Parts: sequence; structure tokens; C-alpha cells
Amino acid sequence: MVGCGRDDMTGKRSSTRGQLDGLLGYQLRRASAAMAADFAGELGSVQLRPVQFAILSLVADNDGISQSQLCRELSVRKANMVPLVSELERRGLLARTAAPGDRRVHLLTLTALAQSQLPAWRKLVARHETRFFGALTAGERDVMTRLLRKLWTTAEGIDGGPAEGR
Amino acid sequence: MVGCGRDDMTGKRSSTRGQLDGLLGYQLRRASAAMAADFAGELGSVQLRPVQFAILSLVADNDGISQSQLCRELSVRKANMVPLVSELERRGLLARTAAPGDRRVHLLTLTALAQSQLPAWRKLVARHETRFFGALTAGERDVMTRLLRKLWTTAEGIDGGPAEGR
DNA sequence: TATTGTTATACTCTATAACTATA
DNA sequence: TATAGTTATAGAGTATAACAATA
Repeated sequence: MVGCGRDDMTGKRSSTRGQLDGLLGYQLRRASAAMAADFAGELGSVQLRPVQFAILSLVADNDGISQSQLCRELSVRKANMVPLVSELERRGLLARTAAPGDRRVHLLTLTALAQSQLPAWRKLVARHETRFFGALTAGERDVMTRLLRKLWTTAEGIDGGPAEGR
Repeated sequence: MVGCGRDDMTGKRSSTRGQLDGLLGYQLRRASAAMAADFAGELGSVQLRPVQFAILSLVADNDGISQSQLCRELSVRKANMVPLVSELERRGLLARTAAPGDRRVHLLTLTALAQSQLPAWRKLVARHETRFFGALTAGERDVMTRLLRKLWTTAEGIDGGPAEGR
């Protein structure tokens, strides 16, 4: 009922995407995939994928955060976080230290190397964002940031609940 | 510089997501992941994943589309399309027929079974969309659909070009 | 030579279950 | 018993290279 593919005159994409094109979920998936590809193109030179950058950025802003806190913040299962953190540790970017009060907990901090490189990474990400989201106006970008955040926070608040250590 | 995590009073998500929270790409990734989870929850009963539904929906609206056309429409590499179409064929939902004029081409059509079930699948998808995007107003949903479509079409027009049979 | 479709392969992301060590 | 972290494993998405058949 919504949107009927108005780009039939471009020549390249001329088939009828029909009902699919009006689905918000479809557009969201396509946009996210394209964004990931662009991100990889920009940060491929420093070998950082979106999750890895998210981890490093979050640890930078929350020095000494535990691995499980990190899992909850990023909605990454603890079993999947292990190899991610391990690789960053192996590369000398992240340090795991046992918490003084609770020896089960691993506190995470950025190494001096990571701290020195973080500004450069953030510049690459900013460049990626500027280019990829350049088709939108500053106002549109702000609206979209707010709406997208509302979407996943609402969804995870409803059904994503305390499902495991996720 | 944008957004500083204003939800510190919720109790659950109290850490400083800091700069990460202001990144549009991060919000896009999180929203898309949450959407995929919700989609799986709704269409898990009929064993259809997002790509599979996209294929069936597109074939329904473009009867006799070729496999490579489908690849271009959905930006799925031909090598990855093979098992997707094969599985749908195995399940009796899709039929491959050799094109009369060009025997390299496989034309795709929905089977009678798929045609009979398509309305029900579309209802499930509609229900998923209504629930997942329910946090947004109708106006916000329309704006977002348009902006997201603009994003990936622009991006793939720039660098996604004719990269292989993608 | 170029295109369609295929196979084989690999890497990443995601998900579950079961284990350990601590509490 | 509950939590933090780990291991093992499996499914799905996505990428490349090389091939056969056809144009």
C-alpha cells in the first residue's frame, strides 16, 4: 500500500519491486547492509569491523567496564564476546584485568596503543558517516538517529529482555 | 559531538555509551539486528527468513524473473543465490525453468503452493512490521522508509557498481 | 570473450549447550 | 543457586575463485 518504486526511469533497476519496496523492514535491512559495506571499506585499512570499533569505543568511554556489562550494552552474547575481546587483546588493543572485589569479573581497559590510535579511528568513522549518510540533510540524520534508537531500545525492552547473558 | 545518552535514569542501561550513541551507523546496525530478530520470531512458524521472503515476494511481483536479475535486485551474489533458490525449490515453493531464447538463463516462478500461501506470509510480515515499528507514528514510518531507500540506493549507485554478478 | 549458473571454500555473526571458577 | 567467563558447535550471511554451459 505504500511506495511503488518510483525509480523505473533510472534504467538500471527497472523491475517491479512491488510490495517489497514498501516494507520498512526491507529498507532497513538493505540500508544496514550497505552501511556495513561502506564501513568495511573505510576501516578495512585498520582492520576494524563495526563490533570491534563499538567495543573499543565503549571501553574508551567506560574504562574498566566488565566483559558482561559490555555484552549487555551491545547485546552481544557472552559466548560471542570472548573471541572478540580475545582478538583485540591479542592485537595489543585491549587489556583484561581481574576485578579486585570479584575474581570472576574481567575488567577491560584500552592499552596505550589503542588510546593513541582511537582518535584516528574515530576520524575514519566520521569520514565514513559523512560520506555514507551524505545523501541526507543534517536534520534528516538527526531525526533518523533518534528514530532508530527508539526502535531497537523499544524492541529489546519488550522481548529481548534478560534472555541469557545477552 | 552528538547525543550523550540521556537514558541514565532507566536503571538497566546506565553506562555511558558516549560517542557511540551518536553514530547513525551504530543505530542503524542495532535497529536492523533487532528487526531481524523480530522478523524471525514472527515468520519462524513458516520457516521463512528475510531473504527468502524477499525472493518469494519479488518473484511473485515479477513472474519469470531470471536468477541473475534477482541477484541484481536484491544485491545477492550469484554464488550465494544458488543455495537460497535451491532450498525454496526443494520445498516446493519455487520452480526453475530454462529460458526459451537463452538456455543459460533460469526463469523463476512461484508454485501453486507458494501462490496460495503468499497472502498468509504477507499478513505475518505486516503484523511484524506493525508491531516492530509501532513505536513510530505513521508519518515517521513513511519518512524513514523513504530515507533508508535513498541511503542504500545512493550507496550502491556509487561504489556497489557492477561488482561481479552481485 | 562475456554471461548464467554452479561448486567449493572461508570468514563473520549469531545462537545454544555445557563447562569452570567464583560468589 | 546464581553469575562471569569460557569452550565447542552449528546455522546463516557474505565474500572470492574457479568451473561448465551457453551466448
